[in-house]
Amino acid sequence: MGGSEIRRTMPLFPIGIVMQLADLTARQIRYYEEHELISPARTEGNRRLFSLNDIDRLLEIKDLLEQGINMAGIKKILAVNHMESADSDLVAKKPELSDEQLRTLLKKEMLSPGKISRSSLRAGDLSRFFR
Amino acid sequence: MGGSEIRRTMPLFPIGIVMQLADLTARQIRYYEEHELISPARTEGNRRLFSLNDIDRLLEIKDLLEQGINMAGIKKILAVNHMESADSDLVAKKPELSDEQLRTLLKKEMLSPGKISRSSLRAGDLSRFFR
DNA sequence: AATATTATGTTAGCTTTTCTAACGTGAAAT
DNA sequence: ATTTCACGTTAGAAAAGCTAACATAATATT
Repeated sequence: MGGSEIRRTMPLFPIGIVMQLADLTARQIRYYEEHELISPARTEGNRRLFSLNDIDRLLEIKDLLEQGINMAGIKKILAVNHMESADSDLVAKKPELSDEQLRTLLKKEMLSPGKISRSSLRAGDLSRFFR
Repeated sequence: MGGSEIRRTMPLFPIGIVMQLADLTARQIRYYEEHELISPARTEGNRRLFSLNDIDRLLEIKDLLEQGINMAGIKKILAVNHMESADSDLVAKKPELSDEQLRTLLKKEMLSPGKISRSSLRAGDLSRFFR
């Protein structure tokens, strides 16, 4: 739970979509969870909900597997990756915004439809899937 | 369908998530679809799948409704909005990437986990929900 | 070589989520 | 006084996801 890494952790995607985005079977995804390589959120009804971070991890896992590394190895590697990106905060720690605040912000910017302010946005790996 | 407006049109979100993101009931969302204010994609099994653009539109609809405008009015307004952002392409028309190409690209960048290249990314309204 | 482990596939039975269709409703317009 | 509008609510069906269990081809171990 560091810095501005907030929104990429928002649980949004059901497993069906994740299967497509990561090109993995449901079985594989659940297996990686069994081995604690990912920990997707759950709905009230116990359905998995994945965040962008989760999907990133799945892509990493997939890649590492293709390189012949096994669960144990991948777990170590991903742990290290986590370390690295954790407290190396040179980044300003922005205050966390509530959903409501976000929505009101959105509404304001939305009424001028065409010019979209490039404000305080940083983009990462998977965001590439959007836009 | 112009320019680089490609990925924002990717059908990703089930209605349950959209309800949360846009703070709307399922009934409302379906009602707006009945009135052709949105046209979300469908899965093989006929479940709605919303894109980021769809969610943007829903937020616009919500806002316009709160301003006392009715379906007919909103339809007109959204039509205009579409016009504006349509062929005013000063933006370079990048070649469309396939999912496979995207994934391979991702994999390559992913192996250096820390430095994320800020390459050719532009961000819009709802992307704010992520990151 | 025989056996065990890994990373999946497959199937079954069950629960959650979403779907359409229909009827109900308060506020506003006519 | 009635319609119309923008929803709420409910019912019944179907899709999508869940866990648990057994099956299996490769690979590793003994």
